[in-house]
Amino acid sequence: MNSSFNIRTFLYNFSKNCNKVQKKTFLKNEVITTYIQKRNQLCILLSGNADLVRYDLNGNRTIVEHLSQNALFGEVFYKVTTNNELLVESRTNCEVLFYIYDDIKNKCNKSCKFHDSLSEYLPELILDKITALNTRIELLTQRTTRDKLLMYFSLISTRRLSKTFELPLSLTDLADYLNVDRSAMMRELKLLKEDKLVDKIGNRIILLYE
Amino acid sequence: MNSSFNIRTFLYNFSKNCNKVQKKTFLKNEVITTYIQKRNQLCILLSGNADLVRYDLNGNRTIVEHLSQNALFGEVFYKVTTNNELLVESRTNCEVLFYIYDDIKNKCNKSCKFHDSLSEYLPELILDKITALNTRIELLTQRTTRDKLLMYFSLISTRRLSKTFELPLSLTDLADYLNVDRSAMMRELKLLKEDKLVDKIGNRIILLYE
DNA sequence: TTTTTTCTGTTGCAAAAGTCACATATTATG
DNA sequence: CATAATATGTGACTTTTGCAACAGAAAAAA
Repeated sequence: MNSSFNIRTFLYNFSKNCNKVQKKTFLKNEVITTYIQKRNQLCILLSGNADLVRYDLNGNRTIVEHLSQNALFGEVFYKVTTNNELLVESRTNCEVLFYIYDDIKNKCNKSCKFHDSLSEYLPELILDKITALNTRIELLTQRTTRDKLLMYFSLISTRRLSKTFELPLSLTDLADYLNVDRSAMMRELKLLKEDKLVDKIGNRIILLYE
Repeated sequence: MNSSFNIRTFLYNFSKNCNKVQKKTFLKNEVITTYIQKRNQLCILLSGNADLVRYDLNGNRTIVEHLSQNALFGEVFYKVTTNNELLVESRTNCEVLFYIYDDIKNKCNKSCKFHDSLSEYLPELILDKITALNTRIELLTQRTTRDKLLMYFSLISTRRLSKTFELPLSLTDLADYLNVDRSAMMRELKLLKEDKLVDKIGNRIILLYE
């Protein structure tokens, strides 16, 4: 990931030159931001992992999006239409850049290197984001829990170039991510093992088909 | 929607000046494009309505995204990872601009008005797209068919500023869009009527709550 | 280290959703 | 206009999923 490393470095260095941008750091399991209508915040995750999480009125938790290095988030991307709470929570230590979206159009001054490098890299970052959202939709539109699990495993497997890999999420979080009941997911996982399609040793998944 | 009208007009007029862009028109129910890995096509729907549709190996159809005026689509936004077929199908007559994404960075010439107006409007169009995708995810992460229906109705109702509105989709398409079985959805719709939460007269939905 | 908290794995039962099959209505099309 | 094709509406039945509850394992905190 050379290019993504560069993006981080550029934005990180140049953010010091721009007085409209704030950099903050977070420890594991902190609230990075809460989505607020009309504020129009745009954030970049410079390092670490975080989740965009929704809590509905019944207390159900959904992991709307899993965010990793260079991911974009903030309410610029999300019209808050319901009463649900939307939070971004850090999963590891994180570095985050914050600012308000209007600033992108109205540059802070003519020669702000931060804004220059941002406009250079934003298209790339945004395409990555859209691709991630489409992948998420493809996962969610699988009809059954079994299909969701198989597709999720297949995605990770492709990403790691291996039929064997560690799960990057706890099983509880995975259920929230796939939008299924945890115990129903556990049951389906057991059936997948019984059908010899998947094996699971501790945190490690082994795909047995093909 | 003044600004969206302007976007269309600008892109439409300037597209004639740029030899890297193709404009095509389609009748109702034609295939506008098929997603092909690595081609990196980017398309803009100048007018009309279309659906991005996925057919899986079992023949299940999913409406991945509903596209209306100024919507962006094409495989730039979508890493084709599975064997599923992805098609964009016109629902009404459509005008569409096509080109290959590399062209955006490598302008066709220094003073191409099309590329100028595209880079001006692209951020806005892209934010709209991301918002649409997030809305879709919010719909899909509703736990039950009833919740999906209520949320869908509420979205349309907000958009139309009215508790009464015509369904913009056939019920068959709506089921594919909400990713539920059609007859199960019909059953839930009947229950919603019985519970006096929603009424339905022909194609017209009336929200009865609040 | 001990205690507390969270995560994993499992069950029986209830509720929801999918399947199939068919009748009727509506819309296209020759 | 007649006919074909597609969409809507419904019911009986099966499968899948969600819920609640609990025990043991693992991880975090004291």
